[in-house]
Amino acid sequence: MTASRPGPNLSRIATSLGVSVATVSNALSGKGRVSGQLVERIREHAAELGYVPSQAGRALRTGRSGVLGLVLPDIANPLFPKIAQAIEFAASAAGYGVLIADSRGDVAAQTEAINRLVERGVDGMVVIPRRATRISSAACPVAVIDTPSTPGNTVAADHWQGGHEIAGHLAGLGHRRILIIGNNQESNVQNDRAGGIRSGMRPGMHSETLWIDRLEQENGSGCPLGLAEKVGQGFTAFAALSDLQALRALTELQQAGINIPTDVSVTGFDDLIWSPVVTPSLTTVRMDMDSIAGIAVSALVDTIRTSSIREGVLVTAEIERVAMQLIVRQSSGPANPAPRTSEMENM
Amino acid sequence: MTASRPGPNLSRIATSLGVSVATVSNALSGKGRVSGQLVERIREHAAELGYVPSQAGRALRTGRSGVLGLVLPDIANPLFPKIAQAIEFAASAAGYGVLIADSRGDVAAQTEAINRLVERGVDGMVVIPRRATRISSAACPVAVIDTPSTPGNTVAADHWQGGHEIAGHLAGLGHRRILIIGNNQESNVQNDRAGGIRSGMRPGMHSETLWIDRLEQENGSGCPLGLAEKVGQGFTAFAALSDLQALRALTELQQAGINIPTDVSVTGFDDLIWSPVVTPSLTTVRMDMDSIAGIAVSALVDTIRTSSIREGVLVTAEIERVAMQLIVRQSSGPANPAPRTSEMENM
DNA sequence: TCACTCTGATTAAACGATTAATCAGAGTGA
DNA sequence: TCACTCTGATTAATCGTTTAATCAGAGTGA
Repeated sequence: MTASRPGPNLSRIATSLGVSVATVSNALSGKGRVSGQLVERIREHAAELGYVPSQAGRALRTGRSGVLGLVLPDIANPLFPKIAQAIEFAASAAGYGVLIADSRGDVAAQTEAINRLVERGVDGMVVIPRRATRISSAACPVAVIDTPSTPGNTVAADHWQGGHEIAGHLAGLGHRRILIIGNNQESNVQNDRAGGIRSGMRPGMHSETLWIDRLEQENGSGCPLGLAEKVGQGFTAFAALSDLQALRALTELQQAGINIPTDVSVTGFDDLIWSPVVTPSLTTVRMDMDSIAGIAVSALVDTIRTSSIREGVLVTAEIERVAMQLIVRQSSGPANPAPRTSEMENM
Repeated sequence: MTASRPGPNLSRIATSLGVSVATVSNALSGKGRVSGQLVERIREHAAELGYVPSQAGRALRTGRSGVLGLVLPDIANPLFPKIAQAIEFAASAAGYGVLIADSRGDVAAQTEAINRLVERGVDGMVVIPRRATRISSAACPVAVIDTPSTPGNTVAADHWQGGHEIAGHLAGLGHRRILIIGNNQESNVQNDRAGGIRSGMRPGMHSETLWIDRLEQENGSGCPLGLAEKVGQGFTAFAALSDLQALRALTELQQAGINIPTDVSVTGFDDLIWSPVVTPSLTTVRMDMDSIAGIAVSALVDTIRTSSIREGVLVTAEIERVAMQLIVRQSSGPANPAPRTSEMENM
């Protein structure tokens, strides 16, 4: 019944060359003392046979699986494709595989997902939390990608600076009244972005913040945001804390007959898939997910390599904030000097 | 140097209870012959110690890793979150982990990604190809999620029927001239959807198909689609083959001052994250990704269990098409009896 | 009583890689 | 010549689980 793998193993190479298994292992890993010529011969023959080391055998002996876990508690996060790609790329460059564990939003399910990963023997994990969650329970090194201002964060985009960029851009276009639109008041990321925007405003500028989660608690999910009314109140710029909210604002304004960017400007965050293709295309701020993933994974891998025994540590990296990049497109333009009067102004 | 895992293993349980390792193994797996009371005692003690079987040990012995691979060649596919969630959920319900391998679109990189998965010892993989790709090379069972009309497909949403639903919906609203908007003429999925729409039209109805990939090849990426002109030509419904294209159409039309759904209707496919929150919310067709993933994974797992030796087979399932569900929202409405004359009509 | 079956357990051999310990032999210096 | 080192290899144990083979003992029927 023992279903042996199809490929050759160390002992096959060894007997085939008339040497011992240990020598083959040493030759391939370059660790023990093997003569140069023999190393050459063994490597050649291994390549010829298409030898692939058994992860299972190696894992059993070394106690390392060569696999990292990726946990995304944030259900259906639209950044997921980019994140997963970046992490997988960085991990596979470091010789690791990536095991995913999506926990469908639930906090209990999240710990359960983390446990599943640990049971599968991951050597470490990358966690991207919505809110700062207790990760310390995990029995392996953990790298957290959240926001630089959150304690326990390993590396993240500098959301605060991203907000600064947006504010500077809008200020430069002459905007004075900015409506910040977020959808989750608990989110560290969104609060940092909003704080960055506020701190980047110049004297004389004014901002208000609209939290969609609050609004929807009162008026139901998918309710209108009442942005036309805000235009009537003199807001000329709508700075959403994510492209999803930017899109929501953009379409609601357009539907109300307000032109973008002629009448008002709309900006977002994250440069999500639709940002370049909507009309007008979205001015937004992009995070360098490749750099972030690279830093997180290499810090994680370093910790794994140095920590002799599997333990639950929060990984730290030398660089813990990565600058965001402003992408100016068509949804932002000069502030309309004479903001038009909305028919809803009397409300 | 041998970093032993922290948790207890079979032999610890065995010595602690004064029985043999084999008995413990048999008791926990329920396989050999162990007396009821002893099974009870062993299970109890194992639970008490928090015993977790070592995947590495098991994998080495059985030749099965308990891990499935998930391959998504389609770069940054916005369906990725749903797909990954559904697959991971189905897999973990069947006791499997999910290793991801995104190949960043490149075909060569895709085979390389598949090889990485095989080298990591996955027992099988789920592949979601953009175009039908040669998967037969893989050295393990493969389940393909593409479209029912594609040879080699294991299970997929019935994109043709989805198109039918859209056509029926629009016909019922009185639309007679439909513009189908796709972005990839090579895609099996999009061709099925378009075919379904056409076949679902009633006598007297007319359709044209706009392929964005072609248009962009001539006019550059992100170019306008010229939809206002199409409105002038009497088209009252724009049926996009994906919500991303629907969004592009929706915003372009809104920007041109055309009201949706009063003037024209717009529909999409896939019920992506933004569909419910844009204004007007998108009428679309949803695929039951949970069912599809469940069928794919269980077919895959069945094949893995029955095939004694690891081989490269294309998995087949009993149900190979899953109905799509029409979601009527606000972007579709009665056809405007007197289509307004666009200022671009003279073009 | 003997041969036989059945039950409930144990023994021991894998799976494939890593690695500490060992060893044969050559070279070296006193 | 003897003791010692160094090189290049081998031996053998180990990681934790599964499972075929074995075994002791009890029960059974002739």
